[in-house]
Amino acid sequence: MYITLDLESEEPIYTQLKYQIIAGIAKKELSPGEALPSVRSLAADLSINLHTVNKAYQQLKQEGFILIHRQKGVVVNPDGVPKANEAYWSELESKLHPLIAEAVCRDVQEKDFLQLCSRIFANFNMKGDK
Amino acid sequence: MYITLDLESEEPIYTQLKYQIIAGIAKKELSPGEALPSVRSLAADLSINLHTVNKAYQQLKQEGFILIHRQKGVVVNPDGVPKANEAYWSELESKLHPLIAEAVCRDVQEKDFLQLCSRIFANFNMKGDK
DNA sequence: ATATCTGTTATACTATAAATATAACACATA
DNA sequence: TATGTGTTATATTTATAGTATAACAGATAT
Repeated sequence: MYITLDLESEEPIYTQLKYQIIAGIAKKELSPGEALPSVRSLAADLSINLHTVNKAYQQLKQEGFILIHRQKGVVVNPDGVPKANEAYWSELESKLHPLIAEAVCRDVQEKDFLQLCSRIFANFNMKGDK
Repeated sequence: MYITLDLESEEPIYTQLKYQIIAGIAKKELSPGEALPSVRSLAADLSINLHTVNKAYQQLKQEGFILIHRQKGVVVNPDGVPKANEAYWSELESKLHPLIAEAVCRDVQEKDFLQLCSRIFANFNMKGDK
């Protein structure tokens, strides 16, 4: 499970970190119950501050991706990530809305947009990976 | 063409404004060549600062949605919005990636994800609207 | 017992972005 | 000549991101 950060990006570091862990779970590189590095060791590995890692972990916990035991450490949620609910779908829609508005303006065909989505889905679902 | 802002949102005002104009173009509520309000009048209408409107306009100009004539004013790009190019597709993919990663984690089926996209597309393409 | 490792909490500081408030400028036009 | 364009320039306030230290409580291995 490699993590790469772009310190030049406008995307906050803790957000990049959050997403990469989510992507790791999606790709099954991280399994339910699997331990994640401590805030200190991960911060040291990435040469960033402990609090930046902690912020990412706190939000991942808040959203149900991980569990944090005060003394044991951090693990991927053993019960799996909570299934999509109404609030999730509503949020997803509001995130897709601007993307699709711009696509329509740029004359992107629905078919091509959906194809791109399918390709990204396929990328996450291929199980025979490294 | 109504514009509504949520001043409580974490989404910056200029970003909300940008998107609503893009959505207006996508829905054909704004036509190529159509004039947009001046920075001062729109700012006054929305009870926000002139510079906030200007920031949104500058970015919309940068991305090809509108043209700004120094003394005439602001108009929707008469030649239409520039078509999708390689850079656009690459950016779109990087915006979809995190959304689909989370969807996969939450056990969202590809079919359901694509259906939501289709529904949003349909919303922009219905021409008989108000 | 003692040292070490967890996450957690608390301050303090710097840097940057968002938003506002004024003011002035150059240019066109009524 | 006055007014309306966008533009530029400062300055200020507020919030967020990120870093730097330090300390605490609880578990664990030595």
